[in-house]
This record gives sequence, structure tokens and C-alpha cells, in this order.
Amino acid sequence: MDTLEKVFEPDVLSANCPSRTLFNHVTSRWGVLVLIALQNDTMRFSELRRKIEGVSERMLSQTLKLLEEDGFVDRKAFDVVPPHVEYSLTPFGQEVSKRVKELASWIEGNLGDILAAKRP
Amino acid sequence: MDTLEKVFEPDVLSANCPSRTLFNHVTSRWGVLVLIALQNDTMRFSELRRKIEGVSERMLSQTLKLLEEDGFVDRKAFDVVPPHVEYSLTPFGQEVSKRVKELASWIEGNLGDILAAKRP
DNA sequence: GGAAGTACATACAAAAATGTAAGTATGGAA
DNA sequence: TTCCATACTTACATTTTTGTATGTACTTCC
Repeated sequence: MDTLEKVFEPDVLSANCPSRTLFNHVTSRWGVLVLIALQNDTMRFSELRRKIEGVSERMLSQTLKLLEEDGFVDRKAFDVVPPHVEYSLTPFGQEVSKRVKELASWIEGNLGDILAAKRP
Repeated sequence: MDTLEKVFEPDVLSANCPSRTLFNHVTSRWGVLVLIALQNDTMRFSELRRKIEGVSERMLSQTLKLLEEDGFVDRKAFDVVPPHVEYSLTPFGQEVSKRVKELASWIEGNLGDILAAKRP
């Protein structure tokens, strides 16, 4: 057996761990929504913009670019004149999307009870 | 059977759905980390501050207050002179924490592969 | 012929998030 | 007696995020 193992354990609680950066991108305000929106479909930029209520074009393209760099989103551009670009999730993206969606779904599904238990 | 059902379907993709607000709190920069840190323990303010590398006191107390209002965190204060306060998760908090943690763990566990696949 | 749709980039402005420093009341350690 | 620790709050400054408006290069619809 190896004598040198676990030299480095990724941990999002550590300020400079790369997993923290990735985690931040994935859980960013628009990142989570993009991941959810793309879960089962390939979508065009403007479709995404309509589906994710409230995103501005600027934020959407910024978020997509970031997730693409991280390897969670795949961008396919067709060189035609009214531009046509399709976004979808990579296999890694599908894994994180699944988990983000489970969180969102739990909240949506228990919204009534959660709201009823609030105090302020 | 009821004739008036599903009048309202919670959806985080809808700009003004209450689930979106809750989802934003939970997936906020420090919110996710607080939820993870409190997963299996009751912790004091300063312990949390040490565990979550990089949080400032201000942000930590603000985040704790928000999660407490939402009903995910429970705050127990003892009226002693060097202040003593204990934070823990409510049952709802444990549910969301579990899901947030699954996302974080997946990223941590696949960090090497994710990083290896990045393009920039 | 003019308007709309497409997928952005870019400059600028405004808003929101975050950090820093200081203050509070008190006990116990050095 | 001075300093540290506790759990915060508050004011103020800075940084980051987000939004708005505009431009681009065409094509199609009316």
C-alpha cells in the first residue's frame, strides 16, 4: 500500500481550496438557475433568458461562460447569419445539476411548511 | 376530489416565487458553508468563524440571522457574562444541509477529474 | 422600407455585498 | 494592570455584482 496518500483533501470550507471556487460558481445566483434550466434540454441563449426570469443578457452570458470554463456547460455555435448557439450540460454538468435540482425541488415541495414555520 | 388544486406551483425559475428567495438564501456565498459546517454539530459563533475560512464576523452574523429567520438555523443564547450562544440546524435545516452537502461532496470528490477537464 | 429577432460585447452607472475598525460588558489569565 | 476571549452591532469604505443602454451584421416578416 502507498505510504503517501491523502496529501491533499479537497474541502469547500478551506478558503483557497479549488473546490471552493467551483462550488461558488455552481451555487452563484444565476449559476444554480442555469444548471436547473439546462437539466433536460439543450437551449438557445434567448430561450434560457426567457426561462430564467430576471436574468439580464449580461449576467446570463457571463454565467454561461464561467460554467463553460469550468466544464459544466457545453456551447455549440452554428455559423449562420442570424446567430444560432446551443447550450447543454456536459456529463459533469449533469451530475452537479442533478444535485442542485434536488435541493431546489425539496424547497419547492416543502415551501408551504417552511413558510408556515417562519418566525419574523 | 377538489376542483381547485395546483393554483400555485412553486418554481425557483419564477422571479417572484417565494421559493426563489429561500433558494437564494440557502445558496448564498456564506449560507451554503454555514449549512455544511453545522451539519452534524452544534457550534458557537467563534467556532463557526474559525471553521468557515474567510468569513468576517459581520457576514457570519448576517447569514446566521437570515437562516434563522427562514427557519433553518436554531439559535440558543445563554445569559452568562462572557456571552455563550449555540447554533444548530432545525429539522428543515438538516434537510437542506444534507442536499447542499451532497453537492459539495460530489465536487470535492471529483475535483481532480473536473480540474483535469477544464479548458482555459 | 422599417421593425424585430439572434447572440453577444462593451461602456457606464447603480445597487448590493463584503470587509475593516471600533465599541460593548465582563471575567479570567498573565 | 493590561490583554484576551465572547458575540455581537454599527458606521464607514471598498469591492463586487448586477443592470441599462447601445452597437453589430444580417435575415425575415409586414
